[in-house]
Amino acid sequence: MATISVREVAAEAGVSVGTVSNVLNRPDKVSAGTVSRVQAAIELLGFVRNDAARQLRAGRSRSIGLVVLDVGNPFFTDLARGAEDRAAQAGLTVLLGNSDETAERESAYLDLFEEQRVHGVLISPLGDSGEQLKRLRRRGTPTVLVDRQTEDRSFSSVAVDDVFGGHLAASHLIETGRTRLAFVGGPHSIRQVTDRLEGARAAVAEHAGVTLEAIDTCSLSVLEGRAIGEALLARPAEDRPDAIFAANDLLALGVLQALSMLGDLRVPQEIALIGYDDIAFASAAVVPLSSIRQPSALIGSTAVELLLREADGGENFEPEQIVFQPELVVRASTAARD
Amino acid sequence: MATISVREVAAEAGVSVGTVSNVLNRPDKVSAGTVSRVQAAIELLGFVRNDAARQLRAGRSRSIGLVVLDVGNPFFTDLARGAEDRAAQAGLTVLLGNSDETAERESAYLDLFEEQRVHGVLISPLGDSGEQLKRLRRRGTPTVLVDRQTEDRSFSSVAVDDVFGGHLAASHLIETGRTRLAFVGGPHSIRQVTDRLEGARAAVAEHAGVTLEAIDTCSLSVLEGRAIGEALLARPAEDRPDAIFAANDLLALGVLQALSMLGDLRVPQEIALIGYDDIAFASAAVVPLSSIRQPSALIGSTAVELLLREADGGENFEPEQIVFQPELVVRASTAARD
DNA sequence: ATTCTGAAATGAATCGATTCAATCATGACT
DNA sequence: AGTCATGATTGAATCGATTCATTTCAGAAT
Repeated sequence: MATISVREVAAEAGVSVGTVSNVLNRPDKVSAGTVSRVQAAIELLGFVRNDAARQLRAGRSRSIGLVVLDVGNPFFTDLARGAEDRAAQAGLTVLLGNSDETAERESAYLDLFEEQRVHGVLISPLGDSGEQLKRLRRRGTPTVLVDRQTEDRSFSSVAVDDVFGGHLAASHLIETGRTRLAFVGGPHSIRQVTDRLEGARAAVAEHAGVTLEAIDTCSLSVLEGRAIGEALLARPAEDRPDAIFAANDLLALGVLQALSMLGDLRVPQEIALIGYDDIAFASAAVVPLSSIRQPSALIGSTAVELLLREADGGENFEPEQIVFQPELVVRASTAARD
Repeated sequence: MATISVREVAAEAGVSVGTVSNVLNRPDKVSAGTVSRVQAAIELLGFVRNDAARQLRAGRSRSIGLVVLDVGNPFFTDLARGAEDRAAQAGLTVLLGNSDETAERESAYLDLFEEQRVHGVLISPLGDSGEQLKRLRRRGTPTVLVDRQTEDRSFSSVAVDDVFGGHLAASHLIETGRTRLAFVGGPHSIRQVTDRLEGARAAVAEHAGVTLEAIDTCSLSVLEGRAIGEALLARPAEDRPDAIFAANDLLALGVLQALSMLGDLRVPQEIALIGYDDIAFASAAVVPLSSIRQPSALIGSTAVELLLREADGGENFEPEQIVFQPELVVRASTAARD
């Protein structure tokens, strides 16, 4: 199977390789007759552009890399979709990388994207991956942080105020009469987790007689949530919290599964439950789940927007930090006790 | 920002470009001293391999393309994860493309992957995208169909017996005493949908007095399911089915949302409901959802396995069709009426 | 008839990593 | 001392699309 390059096409059409390239990229610069002759040759030979060669010449690829914490989390697939749509408008493709909340995989994807000379990187970083990210952009790859506020003003970022979101969630639980709150989430290397916890702590501090227990998890998955739920059931009733704020909806749904299937700890009567992200499945849960909604698709598209701005900006580019406000969505899982 | 290539590294380390390449790819062929000198130079200059140049020389990229019907569907993200894991073992990356159940996007991704000279393509095709796929593989890109049985023996494929799955679901509904079934799903251009419907029809035909109504949808999403649920609520009670088999869990959860939130049609008392895929959220639903389970991650990893076999196979390669059997998972949503 | 203009087409040079035949160096062995 | 084998290193050629300075040519203007 001989591989067909512009050279073969040029020979077949009786023109030079430069002309073939022009037909491909600026057909208006080529006379109509030539265009159709070249196109016929392309059709006949089944020529397919070699993207590697294009990229090599161009210096940059036509895709942008997106590293998320968990592709299994609908919040991130929604975000990715928003990014994809915006990128498509600019003729770019999104490569989706899943760090799975581990530093090694995150780092591996960044290396991969840098080798691919991507147009830019969007990343929801684990911890303070600061050093690697700084190096990446210093070497010329535009980088935007998503779903993450940053003290480092040199990066553009699109985030949601997680401290505020945490405050919102905890305040809501307190207002519905709960006093012994528990925050379920982890690992603490994930900034979103610590921010949400911080917000919750602040809300608790504002009310006398309200306590907050922090229950650590090693990941933010349904499975992990189920384990926590089982652990709660195993406790003597008087040691149990009367409200749970889970760091995301997957955890919350896991906890809910455990409570409703294995035990008889009723939600919201005996224990209230609120999640975070407001994924599509939250409202269809055993007990429809209260949650903190984030504009996921908008975060993704805005991040691409900032990335393009940085890529085009040149010298006089100013990083921007955009922060959206989260929103409380109340459903049955945090209904007042009666 | 001068770009650093092997040439600069070679100059800095005082060796030839060939040696730098050897350090990168076969360090055992190079003396220890040279290796460390070159590595020091790489470190110092911040050299990053240009993947486009590698690929151009190699002729093939080191990633495989995966086109799925819907990234928002956990079934496909699970499948993708299985594929990723297996691919990683072989040193390959998976590029995830989302056809969103539209022929244009599917076709665009296939073109893109071909231009990228991917190692191979895994695709969950919409309809009989036959022509384009045949051309793709004829030109040398190994292609494996996933989640899809095919009459065309020239392709390798990994599938689950959807006809059997449909039969399983409908039989179960009938066995629990339901007689007026409805199948919710669409569009019919998606083969999985028609196969599941066919299986259900067969099961119904085996029992006298049982009817099956087909309710078409334009996509397989939660939103669409909710719309169908609302339409059902609007019907007079005597026109309603007493059991619903939804073509996938997203649809089923949508129907469930509508029924439980907007109306008072109780599941499973007045209407039974079963989905397909058994995604993680199914068991956490308002009414835990019965479903047909498919080994999603296994499908993904097996598909990569076949792909690699085809890529290495050369002339004497024989396509393989692997078919897994789905499994019925019974939960509350199809409990017997009492 | 001559010059000029603009459009169209040309093709060598380029991007950067890899490959492989050729060269070089070292030490072992006769 | 001379021959050989082994291992290390070299560097020109290659992959394929794009670019751009240059050439070609038809027609307009003088």
